[in-house]
Amino acid sequence: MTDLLANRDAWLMTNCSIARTLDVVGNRSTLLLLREASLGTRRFDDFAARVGISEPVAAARLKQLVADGLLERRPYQEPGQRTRDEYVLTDKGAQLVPVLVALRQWGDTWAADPAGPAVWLAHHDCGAEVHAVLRCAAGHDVDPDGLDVRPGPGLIRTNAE
Amino acid sequence: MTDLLANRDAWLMTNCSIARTLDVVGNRSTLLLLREASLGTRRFDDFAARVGISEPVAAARLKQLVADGLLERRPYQEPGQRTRDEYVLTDKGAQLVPVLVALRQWGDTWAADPAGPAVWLAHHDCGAEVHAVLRCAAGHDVDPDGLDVRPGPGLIRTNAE
DNA sequence: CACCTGACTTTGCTTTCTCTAAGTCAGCCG
DNA sequence: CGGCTGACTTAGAGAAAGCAAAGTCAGGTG
Repeated sequence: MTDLLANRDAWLMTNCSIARTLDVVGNRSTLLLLREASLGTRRFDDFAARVGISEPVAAARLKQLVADGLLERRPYQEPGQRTRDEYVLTDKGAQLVPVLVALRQWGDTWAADPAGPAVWLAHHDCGAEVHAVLRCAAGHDVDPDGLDVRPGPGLIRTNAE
Repeated sequence: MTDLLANRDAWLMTNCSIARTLDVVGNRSTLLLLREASLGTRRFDDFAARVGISEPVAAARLKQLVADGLLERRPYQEPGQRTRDEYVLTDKGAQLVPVLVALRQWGDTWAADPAGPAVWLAHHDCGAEVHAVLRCAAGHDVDPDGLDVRPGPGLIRTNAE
């Protein structure tokens, strides 16, 4: 990260996309519920139990996730069972999977049990391990310190020079 | 995400790397402080002001981030100024940048101001826009729904069959 | 048609987070 | 050597998030 830092005082980050994303998924239980949804959990009780949160919290978070459009609630029926509702990831929710993968790989590296991580992610088509990586539009791999911050159209500047 | 779902009830996710990561950075202010650190902010007051949190909170979170090894606190001196401490990302902290990039790009897509995002990230070497993408060890690009979950060495199974 | 189960909701309480306002402390500046 | 500034800390209070325990409700089973 280089350059433009001198002007950062003149910027108001009221339109920061990270902050806006965190307004939606910025707490532990929400992200863990999305983890479960991405792993295929669909039923209310399973969400609560697997995430390790109480039912009232699970109900509130799931409701919010549906309201935000990350999960869709839809009826389903197992053979011989009555109809129920299940929660499934929408496309909008699925696009948070890279966040989950990046969180997982940081934990694998820096916070895993000595025995190793509990699970790992394989590419469905070829079986190789999957990682979140940074890549530029020109196709280069990018290091975390190889990023430049550039002002975008939604940037609000203060009236300071 | 396919397969192995039938057995998920038999797994205890006590060693989930996502949960462990969220134990460290699982709240809004911590992630926003890391955003600032990754953008080059170094001084206490700037962190508090740019993230939009109060000084007591900034002090507590920064202290924790140093304790967790994501930031390093070290003395520095600007010419004609007295010595001070600055906070800079460690390697451990920098490895969370993909998480921040992934959060940013989700916000750019789903929660940006109509005018567009406030900033965008360019590859320092070539200027092209940078994204977080999923890629497998064999070099394939992976879709969010092209992931398989596989049990790892640290997985704890219950004694249920 | 009484019962059971899955899926929540309600209640009451505790913990955590965050804020404002004020206080502290250490160095260079004059 | 007194004041100013940057960098925090302390104190007090309100809001938000979480938990446990109990209650509700609807549909399928017997």
